[in-house]
Amino acid sequence: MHTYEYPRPALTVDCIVFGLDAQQELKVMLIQRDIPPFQGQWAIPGGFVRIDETLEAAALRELREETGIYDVYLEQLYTFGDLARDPRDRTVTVAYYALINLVEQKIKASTDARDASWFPLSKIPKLAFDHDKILKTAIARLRGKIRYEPIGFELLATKFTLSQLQKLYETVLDHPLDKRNFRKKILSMELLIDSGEVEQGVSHRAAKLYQFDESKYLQLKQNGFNFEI
Amino acid sequence: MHTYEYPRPALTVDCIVFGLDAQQELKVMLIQRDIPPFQGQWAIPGGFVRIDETLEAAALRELREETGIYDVYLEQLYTFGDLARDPRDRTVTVAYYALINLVEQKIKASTDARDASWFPLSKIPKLAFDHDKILKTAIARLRGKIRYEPIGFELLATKFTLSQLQKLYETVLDHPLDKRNFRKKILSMELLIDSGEVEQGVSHRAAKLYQFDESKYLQLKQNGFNFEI
DNA sequence: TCAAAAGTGTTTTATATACACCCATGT
DNA sequence: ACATGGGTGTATATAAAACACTTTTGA
Repeated sequence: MHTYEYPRPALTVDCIVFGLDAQQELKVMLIQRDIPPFQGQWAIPGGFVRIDETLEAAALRELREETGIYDVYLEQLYTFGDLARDPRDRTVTVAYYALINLVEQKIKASTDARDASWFPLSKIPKLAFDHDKILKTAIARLRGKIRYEPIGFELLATKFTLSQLQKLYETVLDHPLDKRNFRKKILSMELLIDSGEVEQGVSHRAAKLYQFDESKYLQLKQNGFNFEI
Repeated sequence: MHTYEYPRPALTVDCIVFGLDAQQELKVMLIQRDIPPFQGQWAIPGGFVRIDETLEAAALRELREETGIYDVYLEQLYTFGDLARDPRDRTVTVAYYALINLVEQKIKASTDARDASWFPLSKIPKLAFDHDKILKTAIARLRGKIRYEPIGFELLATKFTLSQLQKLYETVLDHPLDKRNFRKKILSMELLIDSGEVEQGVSHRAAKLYQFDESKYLQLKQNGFNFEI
């Protein structure tokens, strides 16, 4: 490692925000760019990493500034450094992805005079920069990870029904699951706490509400337990 | 995203190089630093990302310059951006890891007046910067990934015995495996080609040499096949 | 002939899959 | 009473785990 000064690439963070809405639909937050390049096109939220903040702090700050999101599951995804990904300047971006529940966390629809909105995964427009590639990477990560880490619960409300959990897995994995087998498997892990409550305002038999027992999971994990659906 | 110019963090790449030697021992390449900071301490190879090269190109260039390694399996690991990881300057590093076979690829023992050598995983000295943390992350990744992607073959010679393959898995996963069950499982995937040859120069029954059928694997993978040990 | 590792099958156990009906609730 | 999703168990098939002896080769 040398101390000789080369010109430095610009360094940004970008964040794919996945949100699950009241209809159990999985969406991604996009922001319409109001300045060139890619003016008018949709992009994922992000911005420059400041000299005195960590990467994760930068991602959290951008999320807060651009979307009003603060308490959120956040994980580093991948770092993208192709030469032409930003036409203005050589820019390397550290991409993160975030998972939130859209019912419990009310998000600003629009911020800082920018148009921010939620797009279902099936209706994503062409994105600015290499953000298509970043989104594709994030979807692949979510799909892979939800099967062996309990990150799905980050998308659900604190209390959820087994059907909601199953539907989430079906959406993310993109294939149907057998109801009885799914319940058998998830309940046999003994990581769900029966809250004693049931869902409200449905015109049929109300389902039990469960909570994920995170502290029990962390304990089991230390002893070599592997969450797996 | 703004065009206003903030001061930029320095951007480097660092690379954990795992190598498997003739004794089937897993080792990591370290370089002794000849300048401050951390002068005299061991570190993983790395250096600055140039303005006109991609991250992967930078990692490959550093590997070539510092260790003479060129044809190598390389994968991005994680990006580390803690504020104090380099005492001179704010430096963000994109870490990669590489897998090579030390018998087939002869590596310079020492380069550029630097002292480079191979350390068994059990005898790693205290490393410069946050390189301990990077190494720990790389080991965890290797351990996790070898179970569901056929990356172990990158560490073995082109032709290898089933015992060598098993021993590699035992080393990386750090627990013993049953010989008959291991063979049954790996052979049932039908991804190993019997080369017709046997190992040479052993003072006992010579084992068959196999090759990994990568093109068949890539085909199967496209059709949804999952490699798993 | 001895030492050292290669090679080989079967039984048992655990896990995954397939599958259909009654229940509770609100309209 | 009807429509809607909630909730439940068993039988079968598949995969994982446990386990020990014979074979080959060079020294």
